[in-house]
Amino acid sequence: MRSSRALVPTLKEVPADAAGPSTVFLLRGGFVRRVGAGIYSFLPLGVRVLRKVERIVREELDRAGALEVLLPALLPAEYFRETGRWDVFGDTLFRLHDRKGGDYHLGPTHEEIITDLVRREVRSYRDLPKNLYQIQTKFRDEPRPRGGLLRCREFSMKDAYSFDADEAGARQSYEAMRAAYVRVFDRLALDYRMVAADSGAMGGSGSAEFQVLVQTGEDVIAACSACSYAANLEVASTPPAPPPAAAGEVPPPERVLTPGKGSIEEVSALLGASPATFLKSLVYVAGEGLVLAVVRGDHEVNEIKLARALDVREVHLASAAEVERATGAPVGFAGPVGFRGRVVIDRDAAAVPSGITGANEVDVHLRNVVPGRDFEAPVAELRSVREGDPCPSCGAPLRLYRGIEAGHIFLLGTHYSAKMGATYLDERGEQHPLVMGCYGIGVSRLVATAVEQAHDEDGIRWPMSIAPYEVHLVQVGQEPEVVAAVAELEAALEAAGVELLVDDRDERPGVKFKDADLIGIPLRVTVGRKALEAGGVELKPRAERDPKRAERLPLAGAAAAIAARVAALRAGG
RNA sequence: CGGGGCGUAGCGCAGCCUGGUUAGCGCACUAGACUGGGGGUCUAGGGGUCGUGGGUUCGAAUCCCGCCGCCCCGACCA
Repeated sequence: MRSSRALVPTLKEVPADAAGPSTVFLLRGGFVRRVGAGIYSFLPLGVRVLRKVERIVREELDRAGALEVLLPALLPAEYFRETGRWDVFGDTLFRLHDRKGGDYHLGPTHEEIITDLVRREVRSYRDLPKNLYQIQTKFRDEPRPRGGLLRCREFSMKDAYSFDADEAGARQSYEAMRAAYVRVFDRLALDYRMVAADSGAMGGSGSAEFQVLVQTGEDVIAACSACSYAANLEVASTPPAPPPAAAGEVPPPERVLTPGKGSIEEVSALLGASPATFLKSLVYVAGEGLVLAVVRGDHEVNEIKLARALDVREVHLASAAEVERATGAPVGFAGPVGFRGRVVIDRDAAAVPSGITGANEVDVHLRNVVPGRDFEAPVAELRSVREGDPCPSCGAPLRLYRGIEAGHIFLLGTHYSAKMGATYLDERGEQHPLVMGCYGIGVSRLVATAVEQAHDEDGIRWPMSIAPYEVHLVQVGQEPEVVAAVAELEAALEAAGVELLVDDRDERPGVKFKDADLIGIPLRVTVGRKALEAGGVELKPRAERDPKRAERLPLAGAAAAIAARVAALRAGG
């Protein structure tokens, strides 16, 4: 493709609302344009990247035995009503009506639709297992679209659904998908972790997220510095801290005045005590009632773990008014001693030999509080892991990273099939619900994710596997011998099957080089009078920052050498 | 949903507080000249319902009210 005929509208300046490197460079590089909040158009360059991601996903799913289908994006309400998700999805669902007033929505995910397809077409164990996937546009009215392409209201997603006769089969399907996902993410040249995740209210028995490690990620993941343990912070675990040295005989609790000092930081400064000796007490709304959750002063409550410990769906912090009603004191002075209501305590907090905590009285704290002696509470793991906490499987320090969830694999069990009557007959003619799994990859999100991970201050550095073109042939100058050399190279490279963008615009060299760096095609070949006089053309990988370190290739053998380099990079070199 | 902010040329912004010629600047765009290996210089141009509806006023981009859209932080997020 020649730039003179292409549509690659690069920008010097960035739209003010662009957040994060992926949005900035995809907009500036002419890959995408914003149409509305969380809604983007893909321009020719962006489409090429998107298609390459799709191709890799297709190849690996096909290799794993999955079958591609295409389900509609426009859906009648009846399917989601059948599983109750018409209500559960709430405002996240884009709803619309047809001319007759019927309820419709745009598909945010397709479990119901695929389950309906399979319950009609699959009757016998002989038809199993099946794994069906599609690459489809999904619609979710996100409460807050953000991060450009990272969280959109319309986005492209690959979703696959497996159907098996039993748990063991489903587990096999799940493992096959896990392996396929590893291949996909490896081919995309992403730095990622497969992490244990919260399986949430879906009731699944297995779940893993593919988290791409980037600074701007929305999720926090904990990964072991030594072994392969990795988990979303929501579920990451660590063994109980070793109990501190015994404090000997602890005197009875003592009231201390802490006027106006409600935070751990303030009170620890006032009393000259370490935050680790505090019993931080937070009032949560859990289901119907209020619960006091106690963690060490230097720890943070993990709401997912708390909800699990209490066996409720979710918890949230109580309002200031609720706190005051529950404790009789303003926020900052809650404590487990004398608290009228349910209390739970984290393992590490329960091991504090002599703690400081709120007295449920304004401007008063208690010291010398001994869990178990001065109050009783069930002990559970309630806190989030911190950087450096020991790994639950090997004990080495955990490291914390930010990540973007780009893939999720999930064993669903019979959640949908049972509700929707998707059953098969076994060898003995008995009817059983199909055992399902679902597997998503955020295709358009991956485009942005790759940029988040592969860029420098000048622009994108695409990996060869998803670069919009493989070689950027930059013509410098309009001299006849330059034009001829470019044409010759172009023909030879295209004949060799190299995907080529030829910058033949009548622009100054600086403009072309800046654009080339911005667009980020992995290899740049410069043809100009200077280079020709010096005996050939220049080859420079995008990753090489110093233009002086470009390689000189004699024009005669240049095409073959460049094609060989492309082949090496395609192979992951 | 709570808090904060922004809507002025394709993009980035100034002007608004303190109302008053023809609404400016940079980039981009068009034409020409020079220039020619890291976003060059000069000259001449084109391009605006100042988000929208109402109000105040002799007069509104500017003041007031409503609405819409968008961004950021938080809540939420199969």
